[in-house]
Amino acid sequence: MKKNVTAKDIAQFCGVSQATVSYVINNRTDQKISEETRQKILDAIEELHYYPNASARNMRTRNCTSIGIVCARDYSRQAFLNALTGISRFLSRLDYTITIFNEENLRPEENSAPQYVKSYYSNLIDGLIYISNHDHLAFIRPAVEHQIPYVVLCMDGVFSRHSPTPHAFDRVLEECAEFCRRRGFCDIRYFSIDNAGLFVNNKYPVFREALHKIAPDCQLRHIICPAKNRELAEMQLFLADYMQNSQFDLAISQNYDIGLCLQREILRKHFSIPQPIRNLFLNDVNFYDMTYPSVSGIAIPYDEMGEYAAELILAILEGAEDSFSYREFKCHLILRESTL
Amino acid sequence: MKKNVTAKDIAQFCGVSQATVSYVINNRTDQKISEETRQKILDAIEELHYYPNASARNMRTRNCTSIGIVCARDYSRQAFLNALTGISRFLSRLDYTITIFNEENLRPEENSAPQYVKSYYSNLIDGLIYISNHDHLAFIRPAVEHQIPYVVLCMDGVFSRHSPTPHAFDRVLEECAEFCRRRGFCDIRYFSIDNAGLFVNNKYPVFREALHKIAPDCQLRHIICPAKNRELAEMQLFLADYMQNSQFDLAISQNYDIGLCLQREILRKHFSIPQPIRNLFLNDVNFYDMTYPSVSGIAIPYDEMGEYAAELILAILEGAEDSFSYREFKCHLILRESTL
DNA sequence: CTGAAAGCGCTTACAG
DNA sequence: CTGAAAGCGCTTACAG
Repeated sequence: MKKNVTAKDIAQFCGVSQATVSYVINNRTDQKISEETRQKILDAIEELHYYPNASARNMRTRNCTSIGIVCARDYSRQAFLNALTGISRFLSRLDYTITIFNEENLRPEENSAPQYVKSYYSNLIDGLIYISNHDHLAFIRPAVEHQIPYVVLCMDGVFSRHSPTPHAFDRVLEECAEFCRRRGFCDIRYFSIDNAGLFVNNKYPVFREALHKIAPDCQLRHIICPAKNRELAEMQLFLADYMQNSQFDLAISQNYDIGLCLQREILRKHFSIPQPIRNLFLNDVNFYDMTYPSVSGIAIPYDEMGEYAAELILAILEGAEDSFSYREFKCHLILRESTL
Repeated sequence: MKKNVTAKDIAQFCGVSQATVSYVINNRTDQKISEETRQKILDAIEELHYYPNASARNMRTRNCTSIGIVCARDYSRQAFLNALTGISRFLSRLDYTITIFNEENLRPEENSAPQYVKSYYSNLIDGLIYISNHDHLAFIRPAVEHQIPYVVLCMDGVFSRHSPTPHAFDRVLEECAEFCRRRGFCDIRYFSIDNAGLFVNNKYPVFREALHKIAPDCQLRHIICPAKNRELAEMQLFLADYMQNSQFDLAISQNYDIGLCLQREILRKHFSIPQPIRNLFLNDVNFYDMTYPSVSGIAIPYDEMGEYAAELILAILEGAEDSFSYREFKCHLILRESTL
């Protein structure tokens, strides 16, 4: 059993009231406490190893001091971890706790609300950070319906219900289109995964538009690779078959798994740098610069986005979003050996 | 402001006492409640959207219904995520919450206890799951000192204070040694990262012993690659230099970053499959089978380990470890193109 | 079977 | 400047 030193103990020990102890703990400037009393209480806290009971405090203040994180099922684990790092850095400074919700645990048979809705009503979390992938609206619907404060983090940046829509990734797609123009890539194939009808993270329409504007002579084709549950074997089979008789300038994909499968087929046919078919991953993955050939990709500041998302959700919770200054993020195209 | 339906509201609505509501909510079998009353209460809960306040309950029962996860700084992100998946699957079924502690947030200047210790005393977490790397003892010291219930998850499996020490990874290292013997690899180099004095996840001694026993004729050398903060450039420089004039049979490494850098140097010199120098990563990483050449490695059941770790910590918290049946895990050597 | 009441450990008006 | 007291929303002996 844990020992249980309470504020009452501290008060008795110091010969003051519990209220005074509470004021000191919370650094209340609206209450005047003599420096002597303050120090005495602080010393007692130290000496008796007093830690305020969070449940009691939360109950009284009707806070939870915890933010929920819910990550889209198909989101890149990389993105999740990087965002988590930033979120955690910000929140732990303020003694906020992070509660992880695993969407995989959703039992779809039951058409019930996700677990985090229940957690919100049970006063376990004050608000949500969604790490979202493509269909943001469908993803955040439970929060909207139940009026749960939320913030969304995605490849384009971070947004709330009132903030402007971010476009960091859309911007970098223009940079990619410009790159194609400059390099004279005329025949481009864009590979997407069709996970049983779900097009994970599909930026094809945005890219097509950018390319059409910036390099109108470029030919672009959308190749859809079936891969139920992201099954590697299925992807490999499809790509091996497709690549057998295909020749083009540049392969583009959005996920490291299909990107690596493509890379495999390209190199297997004829290993060389520059590659016979160039390859560009539209994502940020940690091993891009370590493989051989190293792979061109996008740098996405997920870590900073996470920190900012945490800051924003807290502002919303404090009702201070009005005076919050929104921030845009920047993604960068990073060229490596796969597009030499 | 959130709406606040309380047990009292339900009681009034149904014309029963709060106690009865509480009994129904908690499925107390030691209290006899008429089926009629029970149903009436359940309906009211549904209708009024009542969710019990977790803080109030936790305060009363002196529980937290939350488990803290603390992950070693240098641990593979892969391992962390896979373990997290399993942990989350188990805990969310029991309405336990997961609280993530980020060791990076530790400010080492302050020689104070880690944040999770404070969280434990503040009744935010009931216990800890450590995801540990190499020096388990140093890592878990705060839990031992402060008598916080804990469980450790590592490459070898899962263990508690009272459980036997697991050896899943040690076992698979013997499998690797046996593989070396069978293939007649006589000149093996084992590459470790020296991160400013910290040897991340170093299994060299165990492997050496296994090799000595199983393939005594094999020559093994330990190559230590300096890489402060896992700086890629530093690693690359060292390896490029080292590999220039080196010839041997098999490269072994434990981390995907140094493993890929090695792979790079090997292939850069002469790309071929079979590789002029074989390469084996002693770890489990998601893209092993997607690169070209695909990379031989170890399958580690982190997901299952996580589920089991969650089960074990709950047993410990309930004081039921005595009757808990400990489980061993198995790792597997997976051979791919890099060792053809 | 059910209800009145105490108490978990805080914070916060309010009175002095 | 400080203290007595109410109350946050539960659970749990205890009495009936």
